[in-house]
Amino acid sequence: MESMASSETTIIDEEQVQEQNIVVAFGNGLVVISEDGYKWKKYGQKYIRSIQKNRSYFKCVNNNCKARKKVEWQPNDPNNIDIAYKGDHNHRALVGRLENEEAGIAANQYDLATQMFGSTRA
DNA sequence: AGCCTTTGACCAGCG
DNA sequence: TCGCTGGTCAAAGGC
Repeated sequence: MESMASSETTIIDEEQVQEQNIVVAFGNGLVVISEDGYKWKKYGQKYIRSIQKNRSYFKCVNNNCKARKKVEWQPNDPNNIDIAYKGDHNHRALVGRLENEEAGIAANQYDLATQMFGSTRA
């Protein structure tokens, strides 16, 4: 474990990134999930004791692309999510996915949210 | 039938 | 030198 702020590590807040936020109903509240148009593959999830948060690890599906994405949220407050992007994409985003399937994404995100927050395991 | 998520275990760095 | 924590991988299962 090291300091999260490394010279090569770029931690960007959700609001600072040009992305499309989709708000979906989740449980009793609302969840804002950032949809950047890229396709991510989840490769791990862990509970970080130092910050008492769950962290999901996502990786860009492209072989050339080493971009990574980390999503953190407190087990007690799934509504508040922190997203950290690390690295850059070597290719263009899947734009078609944003404009044509926006509604579909919202539905998907809702499902994803259910899965993400539903399977919180230490 | 294929894609994607899940989960446990392994590895590495630091104190 | 050992233990702890964080990060990553791979196999299996689910949708």
